[in-house]
Amino acid sequence: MSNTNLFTIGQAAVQSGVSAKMIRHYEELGLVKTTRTAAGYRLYNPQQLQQLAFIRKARDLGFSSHRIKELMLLWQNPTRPSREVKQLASQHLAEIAVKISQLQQMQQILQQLSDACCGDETPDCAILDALLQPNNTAF
Amino acid sequence: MSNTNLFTIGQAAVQSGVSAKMIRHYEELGLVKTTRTAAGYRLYNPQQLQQLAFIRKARDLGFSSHRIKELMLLWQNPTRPSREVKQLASQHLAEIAVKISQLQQMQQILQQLSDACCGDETPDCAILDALLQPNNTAF
DNA sequence: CTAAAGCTTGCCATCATGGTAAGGTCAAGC
DNA sequence: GCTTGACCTTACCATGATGGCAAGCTTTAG
Repeated sequence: MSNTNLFTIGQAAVQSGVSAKMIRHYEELGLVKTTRTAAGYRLYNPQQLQQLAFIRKARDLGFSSHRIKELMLLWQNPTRPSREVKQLASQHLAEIAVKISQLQQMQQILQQLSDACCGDETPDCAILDALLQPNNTAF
Repeated sequence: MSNTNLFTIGQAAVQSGVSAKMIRHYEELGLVKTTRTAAGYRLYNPQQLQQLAFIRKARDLGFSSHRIKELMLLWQNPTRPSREVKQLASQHLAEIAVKISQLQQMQQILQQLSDACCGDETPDCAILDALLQPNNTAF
């Protein structure tokens, strides 16, 4: 336990930037395995810490747990074609682009409505008016 | 029941564009009340249909159920200051802006990595390399 | 009258994340 | 050696928006 190369889940959490809660969650999803002490405590070696850090970075890029798992499998596979990694990235990039444009749509419409609302003490409001319009075509 | 002004939940769903499931959900959250037949079937009058359509449009603009509820309260309040409506919109716009910029951050970084990955049959991959870098500062 | 379509409630699932509770373990100090 | 506090374990609940399914009741069309 005083092995300087093995860390408890709390230490691993600090080092990797992934909460202990999420480490257990990723383990359940099959992303990171771990060894246990006789008492059942999880222990992480440097390689597993690296896996956690990998997860952390992929998560920061918005990858889903599922895609992170696929990325890790490719990473572990020395004969991977980088084409497959790039393809995962492309799929994720496509999803990001969709989300961004949906948000920009909302932003644009709502900004227009907000600009048209005088925002004073009177009850007249262009925003509410728009939400009441029976035009189905979503603005 | 054949009253042309009253609609069952299925009909209300079609007319408002909100699924029956979600109509019940919004009812549970206190957004839309309804009358019931003796047998317990929900019935919607034109005013309630309008509320559902309102919800639908607000949802399309990305408002959370909670904010939609606030919007509806303001709508129902004839002495509302439009300032309050505009404020809700502004808060939502701010959240949208945050989400957009987070996504753009991810997009930018990931696009760079993707561009740097040759994406061929060799295992070398700039994306995996980046996920393995021990730099904490998130790219 | 019967069958189909539609309604009811309740429970489960997603996805990422956090909280809490009840209980076991380990390390440090007396 | 025993107590205490910090840390670990599992299991369950919650979020928010949405869908699915199942068992059972109602209405409607034929």
